[in-house]
This record gives sequence, structure tokens and C-alpha cells, in this order.
Amino acid sequence: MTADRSAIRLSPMEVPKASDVLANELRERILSGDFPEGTPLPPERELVVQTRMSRTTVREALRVLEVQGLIRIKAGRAGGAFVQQPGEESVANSLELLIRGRQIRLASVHETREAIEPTCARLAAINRMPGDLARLDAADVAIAGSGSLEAFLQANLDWHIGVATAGHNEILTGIMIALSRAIYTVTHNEGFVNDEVRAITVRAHRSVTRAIREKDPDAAVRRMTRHVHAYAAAALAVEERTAITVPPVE
Amino acid sequence: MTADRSAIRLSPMEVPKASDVLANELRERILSGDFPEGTPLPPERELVVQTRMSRTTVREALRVLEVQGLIRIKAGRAGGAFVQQPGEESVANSLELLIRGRQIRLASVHETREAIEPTCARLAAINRMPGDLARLDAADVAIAGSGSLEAFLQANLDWHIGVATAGHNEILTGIMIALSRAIYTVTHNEGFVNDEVRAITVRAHRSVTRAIREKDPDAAVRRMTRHVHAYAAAALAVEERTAITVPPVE
DNA sequence: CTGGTCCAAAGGTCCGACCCAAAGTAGCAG
DNA sequence: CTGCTACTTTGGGTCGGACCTTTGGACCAG
Repeated sequence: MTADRSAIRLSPMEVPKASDVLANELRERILSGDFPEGTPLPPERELVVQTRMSRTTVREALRVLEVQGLIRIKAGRAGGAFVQQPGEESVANSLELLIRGRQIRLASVHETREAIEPTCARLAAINRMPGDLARLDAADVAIAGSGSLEAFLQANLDWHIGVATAGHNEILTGIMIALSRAIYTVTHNEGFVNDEVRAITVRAHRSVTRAIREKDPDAAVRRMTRHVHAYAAAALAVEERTAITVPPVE
Repeated sequence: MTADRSAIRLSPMEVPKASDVLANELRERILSGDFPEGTPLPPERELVVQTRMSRTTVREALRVLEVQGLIRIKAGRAGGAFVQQPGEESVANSLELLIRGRQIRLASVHETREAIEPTCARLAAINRMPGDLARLDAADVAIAGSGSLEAFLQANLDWHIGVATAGHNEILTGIMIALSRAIYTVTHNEGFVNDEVRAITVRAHRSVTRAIREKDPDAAVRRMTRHVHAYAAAALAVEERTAITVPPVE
């Protein structure tokens, strides 16, 4: 060991990439609320002269922020990067990646739903605004009159997201959006949505909607819990029936 | 309205960027499980000849995937882009951005927690493995003997994440990690962690841990619900006490 | 008004060169 | 043979500069 001559010791150091440095800097500034939503960042070429980095580097940093939902980039004159606070979308996206990539057991999705939706219903019954009710009613109508499978699933999804939205909790809303998407794609493949399921769903939705309208949190929780649980059980049953061909997992 | 002469209606159309096309293609392939975890993607220069895109474009696409947690990029010889399935981390990150950026009401975080943690506890009581228990015990010991505020918060956090992990539901785990971080940074600023709070926390944790060890889901849910609710109430109280200077919201 | 033309600003793409990091390899001193 | 050094190779990271494409605005002709 040649280094023993000096007592100076250093811990392993991180050498961040230039583009990350810029991205971090901008991210902090945006998150700290320095610039209000919609503020345009300087044009790329301007950032180049300010930071003395190359345009490639600047662009990479901007791209990172765009993926993270912190800015929105428009091309063309009067285009550029505009500050944006991340919304439910970005959460939903990353959750979707997790679910799809990890081949997550469908059971996990349902478990999560069972944890979350009752709370959404409770909050909705407490915080709902007139506009929220209108959206729920619209979804109720749409689902009753839905012909195709797609229409049914879409209306179903709208209602569930509507409930989450009515709760006015952005975290829960984001999670619900992601879960809904996952459920949609899954239920879409299996053909377990028969007339009976539809009828039951419509009834359940209506009763929850009523509880929300009447600002009755306890009823909302109770009914939503029952509904989600039943749905999960039914879906799992179909799952099992369909999965017989698949060799035992684990 | 000038457009009324023609009845033809078109919806806004997407013109994807080249780099997005590549990113989407690769993303689909990765998510569909074509390449197992750790598979190296071709080097950038190789992708250039294969796709006939410029290196800039290729690199941008890779950068996007990296941010989404689908690949990990290493420099140097034998480096490159390696396939990676997104984990809890990426979900936690995007949730953190949402929470920080939107100046989310602390209440939202607590609401979400109250929705999720009881379920985590229930699942943990059902699915826990020996390793999970060991981790919980370690956290219990650490929190009891913690001196500094940081040590206490860290141990607290470890325990809660440990419970989530023991439930073996990756979605819930990801959400919990994110929430924990948020709670950590918040509680860190306020100085509401006095000796009494510590004692209560230690006791609550131990009783939940016991329920998990004894595979008693109902008790686990009950105790966790009480604990989280109490914690949220206490935090909110402090919040209000501290926030007197702030003008009334809404 | 309607449509066409042109211009300027800004992002999007490409090229080619060079820098830096990591891992292997050859060769040399002891 | 051992161990160190120096070189080479393979890969990502950065740079600068050219050119393409999109978009909004201004101006002009019908």
C-alpha cells in the first residue's frame, strides 16, 4: 500500500454528471416554488451561455425534468420549457411501470385497492363539491347505458376515479388512476363482465353515490368496501379459472 | 366561429419525437419481459447503426428510460445500459415530487397513511417471513435506544417500512416508502418529538409487532389503525399550533 | 374575411470530434 | 513467479456547430 504515507483519508466520492447537476438545480428551484406554474425557463441556447454547458447537456437535463413532470416542453416559436408542478399523472405512470414490469400479482393490485377505495369514499362523502357529484352521476348514467365492453369499463373507471377526485386528496387520486388503468387492461382481456356483473356493479355504484351525496361517510365506506371486495373476489375467481393452463407459480 | 362550414371534426394529433419512439419501443420490450433483468442493451453506437438515428437521439431515449427506472447506465468499459425492472424507488420518487411540488396539505399525507398502513399490517400478519420479523425487531430495539432526533425518526421509519415490506405487496411498499420520506422531512422540522411521544410510539410499535408475530391480522389492523390515527392527530395539532402565524387557509 | 407567403424564434436532429472511466493486457523489474 | 506500471480497448459523457421542423406573427393579395 503506497497510500499509507499520508494520513489523509477520503470516502468514495460521487461524480455526478453535468446534466444531472443542472437538472437537480432546476428541480430544487421549481419544487421550492420560486417560479409559479407556467413560468417559461430561458431558451436552451440561453441556458447554454448562462451555464457554460453544451446544448446537449442542457437538453438532457431538460428532458429529465420533463419525464419527471416538472416542466412541459413546446416546440416552435414562443415554445420552450414551462414550469409545471407534477400532478397525479406522473404518479400514475410510475405505478403503472411498476405493476407492468414486475408482473405484479393481480392480488396485489386488488389488495391496494381495498385499502384505498374505502378511504376515498369516506373523503368524498366529506369533501364532495357539486361538480364532483355531477361527474359521478354522469358516470352512473353512462355505465347503465353502456353497450360495448369498452364503454362499460371506461364508465366504470370514470366513476372510481370520480370518487377519488371527489375526496380531494391528490395522492390517493394519483394512486387510484394508476390502479384503475391496471385493472382496466386486465379485466379487458378476461371476459368476465357478463350481464349479471354489470347489474351488480350499477347497483353498487348507485348506492355509494347516494351515500356521498348525503354526506354519509360511514355508509360510503361500508358500501364501497363491500363493492370492491366483491369485485376483487370475482376477478380472482376468474383469474384462477383462466389460469389452470399455467403451471403452478413459485 | 369560422370552422362551422365543415362538419368534419378532428382531434388533436400527436407527432411523437424520434427519441420518444425509440424510448417507447424499448420500454415495451422491457416491460413485456423479453429481456430478463440485467440484460445489457447494445452500446449506444450500435443502437445508432441499428436504428439509423443519431447518437443524440439514442442517448435521449436512454436517458428517459433511465429516469423511469427501466435501465441502469454504467460508464467505462463493460459499461452500458442494463435492463432493470422498476422498483419501489421510482414510485417513491414520483410521489415525493408530487408531495413537495404541490405543497400538499399534510393532512393528505396522513389520510393516505391511515388508508394504507392498517392494510399493510394485516398483510404483514398474514405473509410475514422470519426475515421480516427480524427486521421489525431490530427496528424496535433501535427506536427504544435512540438518542438523537434523527436516530429516532430513522428507526421509526425503518419500522414502518419494515411492516410494509413484511406484507409482500410491492405497490403498498412503494407508497409507504414515499410517504415515510415525506413524513420524515416534515416531522424533522417541527420539534414535536418529546419523550412522551417516544414512549408511546415504542409501545405501539411493539404491540403491532407482536400481533404480526402471532399472525393475528385483526389485532394488527386494530392496533396499527389506532397508532397511525393518534400520530396523525398529534402531528396535526402541532401543525396548527405552529401555523398560527399563517393566515387562515380557505 | 380568406388564404398565401415570408420571417423569426425555438425546439429537434444530426455529425464528428474529443474527453473520461473502467477493465483488461502486456511487459518489465525484482 | 510476483507485483507493479503502462498501454489499449471499449464504453459512456461532453462539446460545438450545422441544419431541419414547427409554430406564431406580420404582411399582402384576392
